[in-house]
Amino acid sequence: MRSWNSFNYRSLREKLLLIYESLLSAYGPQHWWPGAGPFEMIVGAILTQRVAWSNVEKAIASLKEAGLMDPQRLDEARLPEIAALIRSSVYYNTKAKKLRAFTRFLAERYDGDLKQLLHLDLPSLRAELLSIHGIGEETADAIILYAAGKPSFVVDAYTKRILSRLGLIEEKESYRVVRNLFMENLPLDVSLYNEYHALLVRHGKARCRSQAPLCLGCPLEEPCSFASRG
DNA sequence: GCCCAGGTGGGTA
DNA sequence: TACCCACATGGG
Repeated sequence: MRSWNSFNYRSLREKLLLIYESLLSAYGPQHWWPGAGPFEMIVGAILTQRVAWSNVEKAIASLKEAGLMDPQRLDEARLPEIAALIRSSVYYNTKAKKLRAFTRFLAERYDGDLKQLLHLDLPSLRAELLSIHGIGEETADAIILYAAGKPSFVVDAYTKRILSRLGLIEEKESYRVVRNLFMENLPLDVSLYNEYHALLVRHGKARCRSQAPLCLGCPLEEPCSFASRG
């Protein structure tokens, strides 16, 4: 295990690896999206936008129960029906349209064949996903990483908050810059990106809520690692 | 009753 | 580019 000693003098790569190792040591593997197929992961990635995962679980269960966890069936379902099923995911009307936008895109451009889409090379897949209404950078990268199994780092609000408190980025740094920070300093490794993102969310939920300065001094002012404290 | 959770798109200046 | 707003449930 690397040490937090002289954190400021370490290379970016060492800093990022140290943060990762500390999080993994504190929380253990997060096992995100175990057992879910690619389509369910994509649905989950859209439904979880700006919402706690607990809200999404019910929505996914409802879609499954209604037999709609399938690109073609979901594409044929009526929007009000979809909205009613995903009600717990908060912005249900908006998200029903987003799900429909994805299934329409898949039907029209890939004949409904999800495998074909996910087999595109990473830059092409990312560009395709970003062209779909309702899929922004974070959702696109989550789909690429968790559904397609390709190394695209997922940046979210927690990632920015934690990195800015560690002094690695400005608080309002752009998505692109933060993503590049990880991808240019860490190996292009799907398992690493998968776990790293999940751990940042785990840590963010536990300790970086709103403006609470819980992480501010954590690794920089005391050798506490990321383990729970007070 | 209040706050906020794994964003995105559209509008305005 | 940079900001503001709508979206609109459920758990603590």
